[in-house]
Amino acid sequence: MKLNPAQQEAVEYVTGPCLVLAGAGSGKTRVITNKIAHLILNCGYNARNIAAVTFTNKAAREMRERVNQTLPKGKGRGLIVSTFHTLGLEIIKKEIKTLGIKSGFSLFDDQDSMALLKELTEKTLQGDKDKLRLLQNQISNWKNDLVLPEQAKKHTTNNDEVFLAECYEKYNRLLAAYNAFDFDDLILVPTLLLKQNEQVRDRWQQRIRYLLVDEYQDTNSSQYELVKQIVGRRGLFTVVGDDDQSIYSWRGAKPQNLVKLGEDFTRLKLVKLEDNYRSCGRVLHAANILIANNPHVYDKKLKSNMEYGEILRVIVAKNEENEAERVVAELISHRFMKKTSYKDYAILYRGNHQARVFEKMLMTNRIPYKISGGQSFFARSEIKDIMAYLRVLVNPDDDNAFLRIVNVPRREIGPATLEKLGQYANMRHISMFAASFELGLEQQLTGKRLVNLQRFTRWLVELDDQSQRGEPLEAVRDLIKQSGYEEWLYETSPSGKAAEMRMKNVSQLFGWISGMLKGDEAECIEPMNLKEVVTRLTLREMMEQGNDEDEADQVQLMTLHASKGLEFPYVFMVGMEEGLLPHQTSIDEGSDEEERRLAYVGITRAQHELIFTMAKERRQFGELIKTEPSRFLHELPVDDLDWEVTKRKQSDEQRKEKGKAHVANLMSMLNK
DNA sequence: TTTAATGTCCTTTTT
DNA sequence: GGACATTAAA
Repeated sequence: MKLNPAQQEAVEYVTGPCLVLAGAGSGKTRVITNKIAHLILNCGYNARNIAAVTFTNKAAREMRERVNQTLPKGKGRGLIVSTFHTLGLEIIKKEIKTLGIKSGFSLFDDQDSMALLKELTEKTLQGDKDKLRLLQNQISNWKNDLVLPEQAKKHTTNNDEVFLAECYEKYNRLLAAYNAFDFDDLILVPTLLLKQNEQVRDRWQQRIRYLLVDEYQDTNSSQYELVKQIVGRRGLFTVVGDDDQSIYSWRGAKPQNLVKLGEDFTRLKLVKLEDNYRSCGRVLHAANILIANNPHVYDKKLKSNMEYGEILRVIVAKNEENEAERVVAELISHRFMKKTSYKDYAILYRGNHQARVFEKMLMTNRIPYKISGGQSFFARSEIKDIMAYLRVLVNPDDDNAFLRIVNVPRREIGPATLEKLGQYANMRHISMFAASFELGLEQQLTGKRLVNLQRFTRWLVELDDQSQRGEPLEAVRDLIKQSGYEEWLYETSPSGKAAEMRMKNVSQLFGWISGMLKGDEAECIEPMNLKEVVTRLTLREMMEQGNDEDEADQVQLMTLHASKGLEFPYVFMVGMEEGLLPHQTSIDEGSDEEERRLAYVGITRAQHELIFTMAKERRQFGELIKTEPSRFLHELPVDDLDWEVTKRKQSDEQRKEKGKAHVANLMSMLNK
């Protein structure tokens, strides 16, 4: 397919800063990939001097794939396609000497950093969840705004702020002591480095001569600053964004960066993409009407290139279970009649917890499904355990990881022993691991306790030796085997089945590690060392390696946030209720604009048909709550909606039975 | 020191 | 209703 004039214009303007305002489904990824190809094939750029940056790993992966399709083989070698965070990680790794950091640092995810904060505020906040979240949020905001602890302390106006700033300072010091970074550091540290160190800045400006940024409306202040540092005065870059799809302001994204760009780069070229190639007219009409309720900086209206399409249905179910039942029944009969595949359907919801009911219903109907977005895999305790082992192996100073696994499985190293060890380590200003080898420790710990502890740390040293000797894979295998983790799982899990599942997860993790250590020549994936593997896994990159179910025929379940950038022929938007879709917290705060954009994102995912569902009552922490239809449903054009409301309870029951019979009937037909 | 029972929070959204 | 933590008992 040829590019339309606007897309063509966006691709061919390469002599200065360029902002592409790309509505949903207007082919922005096409513009980016074609522009990369244009730069390489027609403008004399070397691929290794171009970087394309996205926000999610999924998007980065997809973009790389599409670039490889567009480009002749081998021409894409050296091209950087990554997330902001991975780019930051690359910069840190390359500049590790300049930064004066030991190699093999740990990466703390949200849970790790929360655990750290909990620890250092034990006496003051005593585990107050609300306050802890506030603190974590504030620290994250500071980091996103490039504010260091010293500056944060200077600008305090009251005691609360002083407290927060002090925690921030302590938190950072603790991170440094563990030789660790958190996610925000991956942007903050490189940005400050580039800003302050001219040599480093030159080096990276030489390396990255043309920068492309996807989903620009999602950048926060430090990310924007990183962009500015990289493009420098040359200002050769393209950013693509859509203020109507800004749904991440809660994590510091500043859609105003779109406006700021015009102020900072006066030569900025603006290209609007308004032709939509994804959705039918009715879907776009609904989306346009809905989003018109929000204020706008740039006016933009999506135009469809397809027929008007089916009416948008609203299914009002009795409760959550019934909602899931109706969706699944609808899906089965629709698939049967239209001869479609499971993967053509997506179920989109506001919060991850909503997935559960649908998962159950799909499972009982033997429908293949895939839940994406939910970081459930890396949140599993067995995975966190193994990851902690690996982190200690790679960075023994990581006391947090050390504490997690020192007694998992049981090694008779109890709290009392660890307390003594911790005190000693603190006194000597060394890590607990290092402290376990010190002679002076013998005064604190008696025979058996010391033996148990040292047996463990010596074992770790052995494994590290093995890994250093060039047998990292064997070391990891031995680690899992010799720790007795599998046996421990079977002892402690509620059932043998559960233990089996958990061990399967461990094996899968091991499989990924093995793949990453070896690399993959066909896929142009370089072999990594163990340190790198561990940091990459914490960034949850390359997870999908080895289980290429890209083409698997599965119904897609995900949050509205996770659906951004994707498209599906048939979409169910479930839980369209006040308090859920405009989320209660946003109602309380009196601003529903971002929630409306979220609804807009969901609607514009649909290509052919879109069905909204809601439950009239919903269980919320054990209590039944009556619900109201989402305000967004009322904002949609009446003529395009078809409400299916069950009026009487009786008919509702009948409908349910009928639905069940229908499903059974269809299933038997399918099985023939 | 480990297990079982009771109690408490909770539900945004993600790198 | 369910994950997770703290408490009570063995």
